[in-house]
Amino acid sequence: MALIEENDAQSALTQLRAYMAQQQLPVNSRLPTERELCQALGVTRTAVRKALATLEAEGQLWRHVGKGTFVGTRPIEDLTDIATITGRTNPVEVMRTRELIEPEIARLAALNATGRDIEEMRLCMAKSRAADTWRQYESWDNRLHRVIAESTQNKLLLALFDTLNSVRRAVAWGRLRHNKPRPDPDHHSFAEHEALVEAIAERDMDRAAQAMRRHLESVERNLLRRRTAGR
Amino acid sequence: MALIEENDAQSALTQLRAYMAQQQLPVNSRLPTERELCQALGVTRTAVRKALATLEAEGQLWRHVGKGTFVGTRPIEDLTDIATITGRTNPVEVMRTRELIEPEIARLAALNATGRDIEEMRLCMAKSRAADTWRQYESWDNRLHRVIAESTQNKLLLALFDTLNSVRRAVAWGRLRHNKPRPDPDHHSFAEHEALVEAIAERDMDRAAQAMRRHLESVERNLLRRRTAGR
DNA sequence: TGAGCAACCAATTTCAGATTGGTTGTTTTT
DNA sequence: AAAAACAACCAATCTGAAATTGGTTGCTCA
Repeated sequence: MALIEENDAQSALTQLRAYMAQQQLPVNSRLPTERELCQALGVTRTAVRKALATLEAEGQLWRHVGKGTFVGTRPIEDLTDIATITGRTNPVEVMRTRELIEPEIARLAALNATGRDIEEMRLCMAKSRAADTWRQYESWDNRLHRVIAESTQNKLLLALFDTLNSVRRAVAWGRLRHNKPRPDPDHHSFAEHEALVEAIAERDMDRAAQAMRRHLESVERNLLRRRTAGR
Repeated sequence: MALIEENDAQSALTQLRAYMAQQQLPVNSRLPTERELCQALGVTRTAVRKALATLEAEGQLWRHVGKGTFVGTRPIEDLTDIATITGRTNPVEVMRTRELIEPEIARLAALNATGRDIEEMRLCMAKSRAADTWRQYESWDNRLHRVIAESTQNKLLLALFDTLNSVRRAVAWGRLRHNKPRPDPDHHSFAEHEALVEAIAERDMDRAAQAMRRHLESVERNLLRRRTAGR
């Protein structure tokens, strides 16, 4: 009598459908555990799992080891807070991502930067040249890069830049030693910053992007050299 | 003999300064606990705390209950959460930012995507073509874009993409009506997706970036048309 | 062959206890 | 009387073991 008799898996599936339909279960609410469902429905765990698998394939629920079974669609993994990101990335990814995004920011900055923005970029350059310590230099360097991001006039892009920057600060490069107490007057960054800001001031988008790319590549080489050379 | 004798707090401060200077302590590294410093420096905890308070005021370290004392400046508060960003941006910025970042993601994907990644992209395309409703189509479209971001193998970049995506979903475009119940078989996105994934599969970075750019521009035109035409 | 079953696995949660910077009140020292 | 020393306590946080949960494997039985 195949028409009447159902196997346990079918039975469990039917009961579960009824359960989810009748109860008006809120989205994201947790279902009983598989082991509890076994007893409640009076079927084996294998049957319950088969039924749950069907419902999951239909997108009615999602499951996760250690968490449980939940109504609705699986939430997208939220990797968007700084701490989480920091825990999953590494310095190389940070550098690659900067090289990917900041040139495009520079390109847009060349299009949108105001005269005042460009003035502030030049101020940052002057201050970084006059820095007495590496810490001061880095502070003005950071500020310059942020002003460029601000000058895109795009708040969302700026927010992404800030996220990237926070991650960069949080990811430990370890202790990078400087062999001099302060940047040399001919430190590579000075000329590169100069070329970058000049390109932005002249509204040359391609050149601005390229200048930023070269600058970041130069920064990266410097970091690697300092690490591999043991100082 | 005030010139020679120092009180304990001064002594502790001096010793701590020397400790931090000599050891080349990496930024974000943790100092011994206050109670340990008491013993190490042979002074009372009150003195240690007074010295630490001075150093903290100077910005050389920061402290937090239950965590400890750390070298460097206190990590900045995370203003990069979705809600904050959403409140400060608008749909145009979202679109501009997508056009800025996603082509570069596609470019990197062409370099790093695995065979399995590309298989999944093609699955997304097939599913989106077979979609019965706009909601299903959009779900598979989203999935496709995310798989491309995943295929860069860069967790940080993926996180930025997710942030951008969350903001996009949160920023209201208003109710966009579709004049048909489901995407046409010749909906513009299908061919564009095809070209994009094809470029990635062929490892053609420039073409992948360009395909993504064209696709997003096409999407934008479509959105604008639907809005200005009142449907 | 397929379902039932038990044991096991790995991811996650949970919870108690330890740790840590911060605070308060009393005692000791100067 | 003022300041430092000291102890006890607090709340936030970390730590680690135990329990929980979905997923997997291998064996048994019909």
